[in-house]
This record gives sequence, structure tokens and C-alpha cells, in this order.
Amino acid sequence: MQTTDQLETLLAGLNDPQREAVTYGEGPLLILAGAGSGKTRVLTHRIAYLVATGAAQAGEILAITFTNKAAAEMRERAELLVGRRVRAMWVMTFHAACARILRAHADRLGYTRQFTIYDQADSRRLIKRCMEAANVDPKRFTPAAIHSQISDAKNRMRDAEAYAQMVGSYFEQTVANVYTGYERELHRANAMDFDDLLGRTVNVIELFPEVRSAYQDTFRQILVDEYQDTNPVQYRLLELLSGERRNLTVVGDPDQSVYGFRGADITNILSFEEQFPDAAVIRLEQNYRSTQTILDAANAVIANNRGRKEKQLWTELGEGDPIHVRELDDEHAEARFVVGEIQRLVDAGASLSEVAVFYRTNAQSRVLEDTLVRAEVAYQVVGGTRFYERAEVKDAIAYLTLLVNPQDAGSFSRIVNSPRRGIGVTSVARILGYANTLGASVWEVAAEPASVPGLGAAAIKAVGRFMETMVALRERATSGEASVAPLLGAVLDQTGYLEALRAERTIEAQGRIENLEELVNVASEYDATEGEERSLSAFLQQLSLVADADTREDDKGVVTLMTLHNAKGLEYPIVFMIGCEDGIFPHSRAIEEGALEEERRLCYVGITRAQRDLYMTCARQRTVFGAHGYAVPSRFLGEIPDSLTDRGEQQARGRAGFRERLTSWPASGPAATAETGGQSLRVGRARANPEPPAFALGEDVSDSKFGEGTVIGLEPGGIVVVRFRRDGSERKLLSQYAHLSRR
DNA sequence: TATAAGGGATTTTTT
DNA sequence: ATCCCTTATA
Repeated sequence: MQTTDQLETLLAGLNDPQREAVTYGEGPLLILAGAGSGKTRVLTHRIAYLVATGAAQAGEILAITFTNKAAAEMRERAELLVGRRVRAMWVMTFHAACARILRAHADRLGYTRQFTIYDQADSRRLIKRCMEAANVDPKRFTPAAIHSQISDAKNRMRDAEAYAQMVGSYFEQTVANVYTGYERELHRANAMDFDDLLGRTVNVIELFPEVRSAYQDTFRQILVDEYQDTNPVQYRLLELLSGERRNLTVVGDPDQSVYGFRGADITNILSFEEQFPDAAVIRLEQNYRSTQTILDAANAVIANNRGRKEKQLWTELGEGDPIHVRELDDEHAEARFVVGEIQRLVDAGASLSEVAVFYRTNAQSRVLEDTLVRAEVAYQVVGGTRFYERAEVKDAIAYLTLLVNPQDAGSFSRIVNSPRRGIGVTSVARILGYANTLGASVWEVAAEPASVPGLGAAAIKAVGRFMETMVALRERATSGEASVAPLLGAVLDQTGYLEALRAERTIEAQGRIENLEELVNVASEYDATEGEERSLSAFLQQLSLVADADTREDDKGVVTLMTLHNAKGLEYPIVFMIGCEDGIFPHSRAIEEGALEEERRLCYVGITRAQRDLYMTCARQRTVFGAHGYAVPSRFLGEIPDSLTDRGEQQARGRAGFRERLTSWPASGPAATAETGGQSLRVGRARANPEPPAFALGEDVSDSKFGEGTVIGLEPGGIVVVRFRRDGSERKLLSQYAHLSRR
């Protein structure tokens, strides 16, 4: 118990509802936190308050988020309030908490504690295999469609058996068949997918009363962030963990529920009061982020949704500037407008890092990127291919995974012929099939390749050599020596993986090598961390739950580009929302499926990211999938009152296109100056400095691997494009690494 | 068994 | 337009 002074310090600077939320006593609590209303602040202060008043020990707090980034932020900010006691708290994602619980109890469900976690791509590969096994026509149903159906079933706690009970169409019957096989194969591989982490945790808690009561005792206080994004399993999990005590604090904003398409159930937050009739509800409506104009626009748009929990955001920050709405000719003009405007703002003193551009679909970034590159404005794209999704990184991880989980057929088939060892798909299928027949693990079967029926002599030899290497590596991995980085180095080396990449000597291969070096760095960092049990399998589990090496940098002085979905939780002084056209945003598929309200919430999310300046643009014509089309401004634009925008002003001038032309970027010429009155261009970080080319265009060259060829292109960064005579191939080589010589 | 040409799809994605 | 995957071929 702390002194009153200390408690007062905790509460200082909080507004009334925030203070009420922080100090609320026992029982369920729903905090409806509007955008920018300080919900993380409330959560962390509540955590500190609970500890300070003795309502819970640090070790009795479970604070759940959806992303690692949010968990890290919460942990940091809680540490500022409670100090090192934060170490005892469970501040982590749903999946990480479940993985931790399962590492202790998965054996009760027939898994080992080294179980592998399959990410979406792993799952999809397995689904595909199961579809083949069940003779499903891949033309008729895609693995993605089937996986999403299975995932949806898992989110609703329907196992394969329950699903099969209620099929109503041929598609569902097909899914049921694949689902059954998929579950069997997952379990055989001692693997769980992301959905299983949640579902199996629920299973273990439901099935074993002693496990249940242990965790119910441990977690005296449970707090959940972004509650509007929870799905039915997560609800069940919270219900089980909070137990009789029901000290459950959930924070969220139903208007920011934008993940319904992946199973999030907005009714969790909308019906919280029915599910917990004694719940207190606190609304945080004061916004500390945006101007009143921006908030009014957001309020106006979201008001068109039905069945909401009413909420009116307000601020003391003042009215601010009107929202800039622009209609441009096409996506190129739109991009030029955005870039020109960014340059104008920068000239007026803004920093590029204050600017973000949001779009509905990733494909929209391309035109914008081209325009930014031409204008030499530095930018970063958030999302896209992530570090741990790169093939070489996944390969390296699969090698390690197979070493700790020799049952993992997925990892085995991923790397057995990577690098090429002359073990093709047929041979792999024979090995997997034989393992299936025997009910043995892939490892055991591969260790005796000669006994696999139908395996050719060459394949037997190749598999034998592969397994020789793997057995040696496994001995090393299980010898009790805990350092991961040296082991990873040995894997990359002894399996010939690095050698094969080096032999390619292409710019792409060089990039892959660098990625692998980065992975070794990640491993070294892991090796150096203190506390907790460090082991290869713990490392791998940690990796599998960190999808992104979080590439976004806030202070790099670059413009940030991302999808609206990725924008959730962020804020920028200046925001551009591009492609505000019906069919793009709201997306045509969403319109077809009647998912307009979720699109509108996405619009609400986008608008409320802006602190000071908000631009919304649309194009009259746009090329989609290579086809020209005319576009209509987004219905969401129409939902914003004209009085909040500069549309009237634009019309009053009677020359809507005039200003655009003034600030637009000339269609060509990288060094062109914007026609904005002769200001000098602010140029961002140069993207690549061309080195003096070692080779000249048209020069005849010779490469030790590809033979003779001709230089047909030179690109910045010392990249030489060569067409080789032998096979007519065009390859990009990095002159610095390539074994290239003049003839 | 490994590489080249055709065909079809194509939203968003915290883990 | 583009990417990915299947199919055809050396």
C-alpha cells in the first residue's frame, strides 16, 4: 500500500473519466476510448494504480494487446510508473500469452513443448497438401479460401468434427474434408497454427480444472487493449481466465473495428454489458490529437453507421484548417498533387516525417512511389513483404525448426531440396507418404532413405547426404549448448545454403545473404538477452510470433506510406488519404458483400489519424488491373459536411483545376522545379548514389559462371545488366561481387 | 528434374 | 499491369 501522495501523482493530469477508469474497483469494466483519447495512458496508469493500491501484485497482472509493438509500448510506459516490477507482469499479445501457457501444458494435448508454430504461409502450404490428398480441384477452390473458412471455424471454436456436422453446401463439405486432414497433419507434425494457439489454450483450460484454477488464481487483474478486435475464442479465453473474480478491464472503440474480415467480432465490445451485466462503462471522448474540424468530420462520417455506441469526440485544440478535398484527373495527377503539396509543406517548414499517405490497397502505392522517386522525396512503405516472410529467412528458420522438431514435415519439405540437392517433389512425396504409412516421423524415414519404396538410387544418395549433415547439426543443437547464433551459422554453412547463394552472384542473392546475416544478428541479440530460459526452441517460438522486424522509423525524415489498416493506432500531423472513390474506398468487394460499415470505420480510423492537416483526394479516371475506368468520388466524402472542407472555396474560385496545376509536378524531368514561385526543392535522402560504372554499355564481358555476354544496362549502385549469349538470359549482377571481366 | 511460356486472379492482415 | 502457379518442354 502506498501513500496518498503517490496515488495522487499517478492521477495527476488525468481528466475526470480517465481518472474514474484508472481508479475503478473490482469487477468488469468497459472503457470506450475514442481515437486519441489517451487509452494507453489510462491502461498503464490503471496497472500502476492496481499495483500501488495492492489490488494486485505485479505478477498477478495480465495485460493483453494484439501487436508486439503495442505490448512493447505498454511495457515501457508501465515501467515508467512501476519500475522493474513490470518484469513480473504478463504484458504481451494474446498469441504470446497462449504460447507461454502452452509451452507449459501442451503435453496434455499430445504435443511436445517444442511444438512448432505455423504462420499463415506455413498453414497454407499444408492446406494445399491436404487439398491434394483429398482430391480437391484447385481450380474450383483456392487454398486461401479454404484456409480462411477453417480459420473462421477455429475462431468460433468449431473443430473439424463440429464443422462437418453442419455443412450446408458442396464448398463446406469440401472444407470439412480438408479441415479434418489438416488437423491430423498439424498434430502429426507437432505443430499449431496461429488459431490453434488460442484454441488449444482454451482446450487445455477447459479440460483440466487444475490448470484452469491455477491461472485464475494467477491472473487477479486482466486488462485488454483493442477489445473491438477480439474474436470468439479470445472472448472465451478471457471469460475462462477472469473466472469468478471477473476483474476484467477492456478498452476499445467499436468505431475502429476494422478486422471483421479476419474473424474479429464487434459484438464482443457492443454486447459487453449484456455479457457482464454488472459492468461499469466509461467513455473517453476528449481527444488530445486532432483539431475540432477533423473530429467533426470523423464524427459526421461514422454517424452513418447503425447500432453504434454513440460517442462525440471533442477537443480543446481549436478548430484548425478545413479538410482539403481534391478531385484530380487520374491517379498520376493525384500522385503529383500529393507530392507537390508535400514539397510545398516542407518548404513551409514541415518535416517529411510529419507526413503520412494512406491508401486502401497496397497496389495504390506504386504510382505514388514512382512520383516520389522522380521528385527525389524520401519515403518508406510500411507493410508489404516482411523480413521473416522472406524465403531465405523462412528457409533458415525451417532448418532450425526441423532440428528441434524432427516431426515437422512442413519444415522438412521446405528445405530438403533448398539448396538444390536433386531431391525433387516426387522424392519428397515418397518420403512423406511412407512416413504417413508407417506413422513415423519424416526424420526417421529420411534417415533410412534406402527403405523408402520407389526412391531412386540418386535420390537415396542425396537424401543420405542431406540427413548426414542434419544429424550432425541436430546433435549439436540438442547437446545443451544454448547459443543460437553459432548454430545458425553452422546450419547455413554446412547445409551449403550460403554457398549456393554466393555462387549465384546476383544482386538478389547478395540481398538474401544480407538478410541471413541480419537473422544471425537477431540470434546473437537473443543469445545476449538475460533472464528467462534461453533455448533454440524458445527462440523459434519467439520468432514465429514476431511477424515484423518493425521497419517503421519515426524520425528518419521520410514520408510514410501505408494502408489504412496499418494506420490504426498511429498519428501524423499531416495525413493524405488517397483514392477516395467508390470501388476503391469503399472497396468494390466490400460494397458487394455489404460490408460498408466496416469500410466506414476504416475511413473513421484514417481521418482520426490526422493531427493538423487532412487531405482527401480522388481521381476521375483510374487504371485498375490494367483497364481504364471512370470513377465517382467516395460516398464517404459526401458524408463530410462542406462546411468542414475547402470544397466551397475551390468552387468559388470557379477553376477547380487551377491550383492543382500550379502545385503539380511536371510530368517528366527529374530535375524540374515545381511551379510554385521558384522555391527551391527540398530533396530527401538520395536513394542510390551511382558509382562510376566499371563497365560500359554495349561492352562485351565474360562471367566465370554464365559465360560470355554483353552489357545491356547499367543501374545505380553498381548494378550491371548483362545478356548472356549461352542461354540468352538477362541477369542483373552487382559488379562489385560478380566475377565479370572485359573481353 | 529443372527451367520457360501461358492462364487466371486481383482487399484489407496486429499473430 | 503483374504476380503466381500450373503446364509444357528440354
